[in-house]
Amino acid sequence: MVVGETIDFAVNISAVERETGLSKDTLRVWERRYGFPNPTRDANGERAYPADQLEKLRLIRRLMDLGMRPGKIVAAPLAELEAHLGGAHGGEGAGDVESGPAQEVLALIRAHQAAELREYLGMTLLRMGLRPFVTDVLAQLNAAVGAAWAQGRIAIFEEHLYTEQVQHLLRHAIGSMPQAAQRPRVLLTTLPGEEHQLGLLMAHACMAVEGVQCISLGVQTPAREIAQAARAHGADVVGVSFSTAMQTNAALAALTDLRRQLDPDIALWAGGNIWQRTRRQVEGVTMLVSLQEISLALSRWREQHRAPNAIEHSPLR
Amino acid sequence: MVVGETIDFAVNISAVERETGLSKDTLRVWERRYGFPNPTRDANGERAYPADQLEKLRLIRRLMDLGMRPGKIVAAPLAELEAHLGGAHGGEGAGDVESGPAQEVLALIRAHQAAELREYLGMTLLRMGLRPFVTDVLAQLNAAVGAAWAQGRIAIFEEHLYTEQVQHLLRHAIGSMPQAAQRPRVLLTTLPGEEHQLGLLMAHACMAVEGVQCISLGVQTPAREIAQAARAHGADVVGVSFSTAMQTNAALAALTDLRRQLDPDIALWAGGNIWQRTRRQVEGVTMLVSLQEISLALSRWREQHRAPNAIEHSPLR
DNA sequence: CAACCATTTTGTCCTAGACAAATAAACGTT
DNA sequence: AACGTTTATTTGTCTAGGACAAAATGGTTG
Repeated sequence: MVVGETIDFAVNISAVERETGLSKDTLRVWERRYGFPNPTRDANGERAYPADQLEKLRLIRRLMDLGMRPGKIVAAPLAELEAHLGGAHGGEGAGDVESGPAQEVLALIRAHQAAELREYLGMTLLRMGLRPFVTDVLAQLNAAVGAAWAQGRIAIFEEHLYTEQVQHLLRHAIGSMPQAAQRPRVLLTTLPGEEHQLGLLMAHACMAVEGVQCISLGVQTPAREIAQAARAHGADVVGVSFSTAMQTNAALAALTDLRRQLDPDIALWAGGNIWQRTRRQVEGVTMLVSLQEISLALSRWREQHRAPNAIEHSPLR
Repeated sequence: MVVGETIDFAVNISAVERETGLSKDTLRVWERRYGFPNPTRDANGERAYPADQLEKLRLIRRLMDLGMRPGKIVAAPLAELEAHLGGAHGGEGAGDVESGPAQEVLALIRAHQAAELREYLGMTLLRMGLRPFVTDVLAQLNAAVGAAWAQGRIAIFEEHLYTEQVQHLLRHAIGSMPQAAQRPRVLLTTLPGEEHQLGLLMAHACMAVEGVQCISLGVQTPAREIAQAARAHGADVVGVSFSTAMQTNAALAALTDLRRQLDPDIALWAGGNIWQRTRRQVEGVTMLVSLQEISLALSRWREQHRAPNAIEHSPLR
């Protein structure tokens, strides 16, 4: 209320890349092809993107994450895009995401009740049990919070607060479980460029309740390091997670590269609802769109690795 | 062992960017200026980097993190670079960081004993108590692990494993403490570009044991959002942490910006051993080089805010 | 309805020059 | 000898418009 009011600050291209996740090359080629963005130039002749264009780019990015194509939306007027977003929750499976817990949690977030939010989440976790809490409640909450953020109904710092509380809760829950000894042994991490931890923690929780030995390396491990780590830890499976913040192309390229470097007998599972956006597959990679698929993939793996082991062992005894 | 033996695979420029963290522009300009890297070209005329050049680039990157400059090392032969690395542990302040716990922990890390590492750390924490564990043991361990990584004595994935275990431990400890109700109320986060969480968690732990109300927003909160969050949560102090991975200038610029946007009556504390590198100060920002200084800063704050409160209250009763 | 082929869309890569910010070196002052 | 200021060098990022391969779309045929 005092000073320092932000009056239409213009930012350079690398800031836009950082904020929107659109590469510099893409931003330049859109300007050439569609006439948008249309940045002014600073004293040095370099692009300076005004705040409103950055905002529109964020919106475009959000719509592309929902499956729209640049040619249709980049040149379109702002009002049209906002209309798209309003009716964007696709006709089918969406339903009413902001029902029950989501509504309550969003209210707590908006009221900045950190302690109460944590308590509410913790109680729900205890009541439901870890697995349904993660696969049903958290999955739905994340979608609701993400949507609310994209539509500007909650601020970034409010989203951060939510994420932080959930992280604390999940880590606490995971840490309280005894270290499992069953196979498979799974190495969890994300590839460079993917800095979101939440998906990883949720996968960790889902696997831990199934008695899987999980080893997490946190975020942004280079492909070669993952391959080395998998060898060093004798992992059966490597699990990497992707958030919607990541570009689909970049994710696929990174996955292909990782698959090439990884020992062929180690399975590679890639999770995240990023795969809703494309039908493309990478050979030798199991793509898991939802958390439920984790237990399917697990039982499939155990099925495949049960028989050979039994055969190997019994005749030798 | 079947097929796909990795025989000198050549990778494209975006893979090199992903693996080394060197931007495409930088890779191209090095080629022009120093003659290295010197990638072959594929059928399409695009750069294809052989495995050995990628390896040398990784080494160069490590040396640059130790403070060397591209002009001196990019064109140098491989043998010379490896020699640099051997004698890189600076002559003075180093001392014997690898004593006691550090030695033991490094051994566990190198042996990939995740469970044992966690147990060892957990036991040490219980034996010493949270505060000395964080301010003494962890601080020393971080330095030792950082040094070992820079010298190539442990791999990136091993460093990741260590960080992950410590994070789990700290979050568990913090989550187990009752929510304090005392002043000050502190908002903790990092600024964009600083993605390391560990320093933040250590500060959180140190403050929590002193009965401070801590609210953490996780990493990379934009300055404007921090200012909003501080207002929304009625914070008395904003704490941001910086790791040595961050450029000193970028850190100072970001801090100045944050101070400008923050309400003047909210204190701003900036922690991290990054401040060892410079003597420059930012007006209105308290710089904390070590974790010990946190309790000093706290008692100073409480001292300053005790008297006015007491005076205000007593005459009215 | 599925599988194929042609067409359009789209992201990434290319070259080579330019410049400002960061850093080191040189110099003068206390 | 330690510190502050100016000058020189180093270094990363930006720009332009062209090119092309891979992906998605639309149409046609079995």
